Amino acid sequence: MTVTLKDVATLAGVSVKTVSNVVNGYAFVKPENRRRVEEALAVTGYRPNVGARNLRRGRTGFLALMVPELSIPYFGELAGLVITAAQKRGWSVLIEQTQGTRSRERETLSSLGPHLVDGALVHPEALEAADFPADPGGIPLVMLGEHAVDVPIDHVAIDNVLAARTAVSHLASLGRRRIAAIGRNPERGTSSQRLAGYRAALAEAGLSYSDALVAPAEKWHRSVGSAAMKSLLASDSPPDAVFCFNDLLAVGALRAVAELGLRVPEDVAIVGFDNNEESAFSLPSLTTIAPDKTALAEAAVDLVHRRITGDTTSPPQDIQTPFGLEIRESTRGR
Amino acid sequence: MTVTLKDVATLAGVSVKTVSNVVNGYAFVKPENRRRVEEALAVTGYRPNVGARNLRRGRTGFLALMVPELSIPYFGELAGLVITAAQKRGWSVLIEQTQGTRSRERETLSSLGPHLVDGALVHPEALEAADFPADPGGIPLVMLGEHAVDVPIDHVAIDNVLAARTAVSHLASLGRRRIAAIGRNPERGTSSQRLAGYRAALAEAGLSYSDALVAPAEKWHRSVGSAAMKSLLASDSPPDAVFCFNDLLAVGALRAVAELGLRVPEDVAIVGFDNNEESAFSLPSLTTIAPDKTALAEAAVDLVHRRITGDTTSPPQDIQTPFGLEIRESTRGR
DNA sequence: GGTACTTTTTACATCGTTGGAACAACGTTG
DNA sequence: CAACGTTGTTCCAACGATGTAAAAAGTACC
Repeated sequence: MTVTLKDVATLAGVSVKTVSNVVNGYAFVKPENRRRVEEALAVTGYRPNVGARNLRRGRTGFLALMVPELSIPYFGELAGLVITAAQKRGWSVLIEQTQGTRSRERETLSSLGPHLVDGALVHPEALEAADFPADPGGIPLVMLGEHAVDVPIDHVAIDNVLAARTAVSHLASLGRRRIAAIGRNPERGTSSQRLAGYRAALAEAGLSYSDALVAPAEKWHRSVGSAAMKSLLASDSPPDAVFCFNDLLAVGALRAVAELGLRVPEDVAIVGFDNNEESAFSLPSLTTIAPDKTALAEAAVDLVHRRITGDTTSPPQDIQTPFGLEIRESTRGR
Repeated sequence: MTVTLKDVATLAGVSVKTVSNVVNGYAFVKPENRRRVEEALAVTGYRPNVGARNLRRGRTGFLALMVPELSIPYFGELAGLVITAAQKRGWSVLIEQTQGTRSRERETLSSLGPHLVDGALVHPEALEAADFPADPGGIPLVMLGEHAVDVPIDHVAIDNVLAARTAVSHLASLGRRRIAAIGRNPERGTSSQRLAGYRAALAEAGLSYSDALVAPAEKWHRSVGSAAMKSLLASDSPPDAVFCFNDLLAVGALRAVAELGLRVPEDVAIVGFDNNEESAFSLPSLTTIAPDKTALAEAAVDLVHRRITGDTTSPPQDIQTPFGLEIRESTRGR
């Protein structure tokens, strides 16, 4: 059924190795033989057995990508870009979902054998320093997004503190004085970074911080954003602006405001984070922090590529990719 | 560096095969030896080399999933469910993106060697009958979503014609008389099926079909939906309802209506298709056809599993998974 | 103690590929 | 024409695992 090098060799009347040499572009093959081998290759429709090749070469040709859930737009978009970037360098991408739980993350991390994949890009959500094995399965690991803790591992992300500060400063510059935040979650590194940026911006604008204006969010989903917004608006002195830690929360918040009969941005201005594709089409469209996801994916794949192809000595990199503030109707109005 | 069976065997003082037997749960191993092997396994932290094992077993442990783009919510959600379903059966999933172009789809299809993956789930967009190799790389193939043409290949999808008819009947039942459609695209099988359902529902409701009410859409993206809606509303006798062939088009349409100062559903009722998570949170929320994506993913993985594990004789299956109509504000109002 | 049987372990070949060394063929050179 | 370097090819071992078959050890019975 399946064609192997041996079959091709028999047909072409040469040794297996010669065929292998032709397949791998080895220079010194007699033109006559090369021709015959190529013909035999074409006739049989030979395809290398990737597993066997990699067994021999000690490579797998696969890259793992660990994310919480593909159904979350940010991760769907990011995964798509990672796959594209990896493909350019000859890798196929294997996706593992963790649902953002620490146990699944730890499990996934420890299951990444060097035989399964050549390297891994991981986007942890709940992982802690102790969860990182000293030697993560013997393969290069690159972390995406925020790290909760200090681990000497390659890392690519935007400057979350600065990005959050930028978002909140924007709200302050519009004259908003009661700026709330939605998304506090002590178990997520990203949350504390964005919270830090939020506080920094408040301080900068001469506004005082109040716990009452910071709504927690276990999951950063739309429904949670909606509920959080409602409870903020139900307070005695409701906010006149909200910084949501991601776009899903913001979309939920938009909806909550509308359901209560208030207007965005007149009554409440809203800023999100991630620039999901849907955010440009919500009503009103959403002002948001726009990370350069392509740059992020490229940088991460590039880094893991460098590590895999030899660079094991240089110290862990910490790469920051650019972001922008996309100003739309939810703060600017129509 | 890497621990192999041999290392474990040396440490435990038994043969390689005995270790292999323990690892694979072979019954006849002396308790004493089993204990020592297990200890050695634990000490060394042995992990099987998947590549080598599969080389020997003739399996790869991978399943391919071919989709247009992960950044499209429907495919992100679907991919997530497929990965989960595959994982239950011990497979890892490899994702290939085609951008929905015929050339990339064909290329992907032909690159799926039996060594790379055990089977593949493909969601073609533009592929035609001729593109399907008689023997698709020697591995089981299951098609997801609509086939443009008749190919004797396993297939899992919802009844698109019926679903579209359901959506449009709903609009007609609300008393709408000028029901438009957005998404015509002769190169996509899905489009013609949904169009057929649309026409069937019109006929059933005693409404006449008019080409002027059917807007084409090359890509089924939000921006296209918005543009299409605007041009429909600019006509002499604008529609009072629109059936969009997917939720992205519908979200774009929602926005267009709002930008023109009209109201949904009072002036124009809108129905989408796919039930993307975002559709429950748009303003107004979107009435849409809700395919049971979990059932779809499960059925597809199950089918490819059956094919891989022996069932090669039974004729190509054509499985229909259930769907519902999710009625929300875009047709019902607040 | 020998035979027959079962349980347990081992040696060996094998999956499809590639690296390295050995070997063969060739034209050049002294 | 012998010695030599270059080019092209083949043979063999190896990657890490498992299936097969045969060997070894153990048990039961006569």
